[in-house]
Amino acid sequence: MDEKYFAQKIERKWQRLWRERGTFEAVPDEKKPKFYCLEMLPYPSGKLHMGHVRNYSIGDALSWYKRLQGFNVLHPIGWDSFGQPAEQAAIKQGVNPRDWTEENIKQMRSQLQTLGISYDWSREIAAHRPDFYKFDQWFFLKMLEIGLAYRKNSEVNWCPHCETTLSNEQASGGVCWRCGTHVEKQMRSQWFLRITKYADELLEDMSQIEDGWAERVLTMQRNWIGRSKGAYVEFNVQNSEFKVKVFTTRIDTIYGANSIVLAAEHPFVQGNLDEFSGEVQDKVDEIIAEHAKPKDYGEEVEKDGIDTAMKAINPFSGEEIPIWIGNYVMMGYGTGAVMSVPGHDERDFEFAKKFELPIRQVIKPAVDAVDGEENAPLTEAFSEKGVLVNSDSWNGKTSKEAIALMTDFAETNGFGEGATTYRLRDWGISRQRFWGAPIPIIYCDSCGPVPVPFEQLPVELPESAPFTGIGESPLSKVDEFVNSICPKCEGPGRRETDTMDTFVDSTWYYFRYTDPKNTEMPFEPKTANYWLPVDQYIGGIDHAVMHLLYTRFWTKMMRDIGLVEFDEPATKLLTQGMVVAESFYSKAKESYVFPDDVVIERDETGKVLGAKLADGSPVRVAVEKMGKSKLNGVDPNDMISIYGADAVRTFSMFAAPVENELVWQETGIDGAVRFLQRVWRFVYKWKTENANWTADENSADLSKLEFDERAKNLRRKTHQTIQRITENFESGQFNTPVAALMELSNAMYDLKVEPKTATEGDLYAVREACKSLTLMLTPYAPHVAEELWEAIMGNETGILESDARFPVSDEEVAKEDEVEIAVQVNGKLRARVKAVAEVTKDELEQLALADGKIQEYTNGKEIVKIIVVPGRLVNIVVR
RNA sequence: GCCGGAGUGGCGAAAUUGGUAUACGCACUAGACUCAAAAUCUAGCGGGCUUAACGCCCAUGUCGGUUCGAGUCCGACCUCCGGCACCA
Repeated sequence: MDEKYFAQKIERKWQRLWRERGTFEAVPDEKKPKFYCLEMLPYPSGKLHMGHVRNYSIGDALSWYKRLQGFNVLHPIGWDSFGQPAEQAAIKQGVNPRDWTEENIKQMRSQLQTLGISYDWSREIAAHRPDFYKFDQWFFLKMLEIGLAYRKNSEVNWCPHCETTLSNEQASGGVCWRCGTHVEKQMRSQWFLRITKYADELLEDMSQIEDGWAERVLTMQRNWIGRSKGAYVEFNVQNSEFKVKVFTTRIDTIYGANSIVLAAEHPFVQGNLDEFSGEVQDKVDEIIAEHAKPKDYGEEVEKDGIDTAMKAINPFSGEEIPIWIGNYVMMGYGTGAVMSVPGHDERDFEFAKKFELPIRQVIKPAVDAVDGEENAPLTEAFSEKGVLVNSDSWNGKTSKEAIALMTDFAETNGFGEGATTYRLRDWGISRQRFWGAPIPIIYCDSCGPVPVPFEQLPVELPESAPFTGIGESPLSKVDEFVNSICPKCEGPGRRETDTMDTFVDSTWYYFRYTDPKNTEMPFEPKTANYWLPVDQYIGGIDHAVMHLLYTRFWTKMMRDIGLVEFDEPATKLLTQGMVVAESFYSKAKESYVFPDDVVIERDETGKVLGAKLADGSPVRVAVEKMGKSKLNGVDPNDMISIYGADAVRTFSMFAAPVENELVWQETGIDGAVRFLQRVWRFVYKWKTENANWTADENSADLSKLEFDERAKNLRRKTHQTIQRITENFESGQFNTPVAALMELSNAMYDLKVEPKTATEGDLYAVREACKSLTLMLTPYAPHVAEELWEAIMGNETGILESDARFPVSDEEVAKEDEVEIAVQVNGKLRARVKAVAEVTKDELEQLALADGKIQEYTNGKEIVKIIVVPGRLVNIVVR
């Protein structure tokens, strides 16, 4: 052990030793409880950013903690290495995407190793390698077999910037998830995965994970799936054999329907265009054009529509009502047709007002309205449930009863049925890209689309392709790839040139970690069932819907084909907050400026008054996502080489709870460095100045040791700290343990015993504190911890090889023998009294009443009651 | 609009789940050491009042409520963040 803490030196040393010893390689072991700790796999951009550092620091802390608790921990890493940036690099720089990707992986791997994350590198995987994507294709063929994969010509989301189709999830909010461009609609034939088959299960199985997943994630998924229960009702069209089917969640309001409103894209409209007037045809065109236009978020569009002059018959009342076309009815939801009930739906109300259509009240509030109000014209839609009025024989029924009875009635009479609709759509996975897993299909003129036989997998990507950035996917221009033989008739065939959405790779990559070298199967079910489900998954909230929904679906699919035995892939999910930093914008220069060029002005309390440039011009300070253009990005490599990986990791865990946004401030990290140095100096001093330092403490008889007050206090603090930190880790709190460790190290300094003159008791207490502190520090700063461990124990065994365990607190030692009790009068703190820990309630009461200060407040007053909370406080209520 | 989450010092944040609010760290101030600086150590650090040692009052977004006692529970409101959205 050196006198000075030199981070880089010991970090390199332990990273080498861990690698040589295979310290983190995981082997299934039925005798040990398993723990699968997983962080979302990175895209190999070539550069680690602070978000990665935070993500992996959290996972690593938990992995170390669990290892020290005796768990068999699997902590793997891999690369989400298919995707757009590699293809962009090919287009712009003329490099081969494969070489570009491999080079990036190499760089990022070395950066991760510099950070000292305890991965089992022997299980590393990469999505772009044929041994991995072979099984993307394998899964696709399986799903084709059981009807979960299918091809369909339909309107799909198209990102004009990325020039590819997108799934609904990736086009959420009408913009491309990757570049933010407004998506367009395009007719295209593409492959879909039938995720909708699992819609109900995806909702209902949330009960299995609701304890471990953040509520907001489940809410987002629930909203996204968007299940609503209601009924289909068919309206006959007058003088026509057509029927119009509507979906409604409020069949109880059907007597209030004043019209049927159709989407402009509705087949009934499109099929009867010729029969409509020119005016109607123009309106239809206008609405369709308007729908295709990009809309701003939150933008309200004015209701518009037109009467088709056709009539529909209300199957309940027999009433004849007009059929309209309305811009507010969407073809993509329900049936693309609604019954308009202006009295009880806000949108219908607005529509009816605009076109002066009749508004009828058919539901009244369950609690009787004020006299006369029932017949007064509605000034707004009453969209709550209530009691039916103006509805023939249904009058007087509650909405709830009526919904059930009227649905039955419609069913019995053949003009409707109960139904559930979803917002969720099947997952379109075709992408017009080169750098992805080829979809294993061959198109044959006589046999149609034919799946590639399993034995012929993988369908490998060609070495290269012409990357021009224009026209169709580069794959379609590689003749050797495209030209093929039909597996069925052996005639000429053309390969599918679309590749799979890269989200396919990330749906199941972490199953592959359990058996990464398997060439026959994606993984051995037995092995996967040992390690999975994931015990803790850690990643960004941005994947709340896309990745996390897909992977839940995939798990259920794998269960159904017999690969796994559980329903949900991860029992706990932690969504970490973003790492952000202060950015500085100069109005005078109309650009962001480097933090180093900014002078911060403060008052004497340290409050920031403002920021200026050297020339005095003001600078706006904001906390924003890190980015190149904002000049506020922080390079983890720089941080590590300045402060060391341990300090960077400790600070990133200490500065904020993991779910919160983390504001990266370089001054903050100094605190972490100081803390590590303090611990280091303490151990160094004792090790070098106390001759008995590394003697085996087991040879000392604990019962014969004498501890004076100071040593006792230190031991108490040590054991209390163990208690606190264990509780924190168990509840997923990672910032407060660092604070607790700092407190413990402060207590060690407070001992003020010189190593040279220490008694045996002192030495024991100090060694106990040092050992405990070191082991509890391991999850945050494993390199320093290993080095300290070596110094404390006096040998060269690593922490895990030494069979060390996370310290366990001794309750007897942790217990305070004297407690401070707060004494309140009428709930206000008036005094503090000291008492032995075992003090009884009565004694406490007497003690409190005897206090001079308290007597001042109670003199001459009547004591109403006294509340005693053992070990905490006494509250005297006086009048 | 609907759903979810959050508001605590100059800042990041703690608070055993209803029991001494502001732990720990950053920043700041003063002192020690030093020729000096850095580093380190020591002390102070929510606001106001006070006769300044003792002590009092007010403070966890706002206003109410429950309770002996509320940052924590309940009701209403304000603000911010996130998600979804003519979803029928």
